Amino acid sequence: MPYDPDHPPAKKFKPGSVFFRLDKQKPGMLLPGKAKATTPIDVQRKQLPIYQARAQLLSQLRQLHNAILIGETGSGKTTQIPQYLYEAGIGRQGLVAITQPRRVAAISLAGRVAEEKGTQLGKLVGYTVRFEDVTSPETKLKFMTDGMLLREAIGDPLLLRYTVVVLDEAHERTVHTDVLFGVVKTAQRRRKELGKIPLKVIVMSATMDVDLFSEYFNKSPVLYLEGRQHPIQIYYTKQAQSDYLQAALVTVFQIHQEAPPSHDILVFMTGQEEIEALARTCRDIAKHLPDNCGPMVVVPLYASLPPMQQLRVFQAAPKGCRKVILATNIAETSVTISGIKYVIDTGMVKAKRFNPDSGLEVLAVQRVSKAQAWQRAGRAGREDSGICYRLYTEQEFDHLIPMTVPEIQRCNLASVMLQLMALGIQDVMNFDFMSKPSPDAIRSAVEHLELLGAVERNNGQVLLTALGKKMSSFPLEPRYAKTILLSPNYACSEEILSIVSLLSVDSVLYNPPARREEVLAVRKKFMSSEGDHMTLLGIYRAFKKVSGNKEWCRENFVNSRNMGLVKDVQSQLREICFKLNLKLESCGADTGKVRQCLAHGMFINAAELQPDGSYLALDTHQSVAIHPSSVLFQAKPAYVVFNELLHTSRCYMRDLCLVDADWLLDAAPEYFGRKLRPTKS
DNA sequence: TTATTCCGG
Repeated sequence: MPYDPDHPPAKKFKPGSVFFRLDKQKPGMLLPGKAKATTPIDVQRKQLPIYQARAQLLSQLRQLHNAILIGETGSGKTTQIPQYLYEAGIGRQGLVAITQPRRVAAISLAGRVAEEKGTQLGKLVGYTVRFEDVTSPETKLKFMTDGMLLREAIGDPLLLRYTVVVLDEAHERTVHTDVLFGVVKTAQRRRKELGKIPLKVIVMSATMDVDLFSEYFNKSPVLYLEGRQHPIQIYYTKQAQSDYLQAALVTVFQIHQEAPPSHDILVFMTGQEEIEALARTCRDIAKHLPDNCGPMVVVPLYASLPPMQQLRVFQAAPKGCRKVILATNIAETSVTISGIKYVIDTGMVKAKRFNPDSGLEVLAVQRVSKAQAWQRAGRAGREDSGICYRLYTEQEFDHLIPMTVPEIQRCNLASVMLQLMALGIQDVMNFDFMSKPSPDAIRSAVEHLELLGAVERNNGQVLLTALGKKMSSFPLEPRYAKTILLSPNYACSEEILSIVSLLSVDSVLYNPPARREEVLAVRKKFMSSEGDHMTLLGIYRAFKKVSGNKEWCRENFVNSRNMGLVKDVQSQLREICFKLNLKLESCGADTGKVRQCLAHGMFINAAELQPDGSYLALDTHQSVAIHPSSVLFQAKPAYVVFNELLHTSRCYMRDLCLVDADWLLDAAPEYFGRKLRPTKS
């Protein structure tokens, strides 16, 4: 194993954080070798590791109905397999779908493959993601998000347009991929029973979970692909660290003192606040370093950062200056930065868990899984050998869980269950998941849908109602879909469409912590005493009035990209409303109508002010508090509905709307029964 | 007394 003796950064480490060297490698840690731009494309394709296996792969894939394909990034599997299939005439009677967990991946892969085939994107090779369909009747190779294929399945559960479905990045185990596993398996079986053209399913993954995948898909064969790899040196701390932030700080400057300045550092941390704080400390210290130390540029990276600032991670630091990137797990998969030589892994991540009993989502810092730790390490040296410092001991590493718990076991299942029923799955309670969610989680999701009127029970069977069928046609959380469907009754569908769109994208409000006072001052003019929904609606209207002026957005701390998305979502929802013959109208100044509609649609998320000034969630009888980001934070309304409950430092309601107790009672008289106090109005 | 990991339709 090559080891560069020129900079052994572990040696001079401060007491308490001494690393030792370890020659342990992730089995098959592979990295892409960039082909030279001048090399003709067909030559480039033949240089990929997978090319050696082409003939063998094709003879296998021709026969098999299911295959698990294991190979790391750089093997070329995602771009080549679809082309090999096409070139060999496999599945020519229909389309080949290749799914990706992320939009950008689907789009850029389609672009790359179209280029390799020398065709215009959207002809032979196309892609489909939300808001964008770049395909035509000629399209045979279709890249798409997994969520998009799932949407299509609602209209065509047997996926009859497709002869091959390739589920890529399966190891990420997104909810959508996990549901698709069951959908394609069912489609495969049903097509066989009905004598239709068979459906081939190819699951592609980066190591891990191999047995689970194979077992699930009828003991399907596993094909291994070699890739290119650069060695990554792993260091562990000698002793457990009580303060991973302090350890990260020390490690950054340890490397900074010893490594050539062109070697960039990527630090994995848990969240915005932590990142901004460490960034400040690093910059302060960097100012007072001895002369033999070069300068340092510190770049934060997290999802809520405005796009312009996110781009800074791709800019090379000036010559002689080191780039240090402080990132959340966004840098594990979504953002790939070249030139990283060092990774520092705090071993921690912020993640959401869901408690079906309380209906509570808990957002908490926790340890990463082994798979995640390897993923982070792999970000060092994508072009060359790299080094990864783990701020924990090897013993601690050994005790990490092997795999991140699949999202399907950590989330609210209401929309998943609704989708399964819309797909015509008979027995949703016993759906064939690869990793089953807890029966409690499934039961609580079905109960939620029952309260919304989306499903009803008949002889122990759970059936989709006509309302539920309509709800499933919206790409929304069931309660939002329900609220839209109720809105014509309150003559405020235009307002509700805007509000639901605003709530279903990432926050349109930009809150840089450093400019807190300014933000508060600017927000004041939009604050509505009726709550956050009406406040957001007001901001959206103001945004439209200035036609999305960027300058206006900056002055008002509004995230213009997310605002743009709101418009896209709204027009998509509007189209669905047209198809459902829903009356679209505005209630004008009568905003009470909007709140009444929200109360009706969101009655499950209601809370009541208690005599001691705290709030009680009426559904679960949890004690909850108003989130400080709410415009109602200082107010004490008697009744509110809220969008979500999130447990961070306390159990907070986020995005609140002031409502009357009567409205809640009207919405669900039997549900509330005596839950409510005598009304005041 | 006061705070939002990350995707996706």
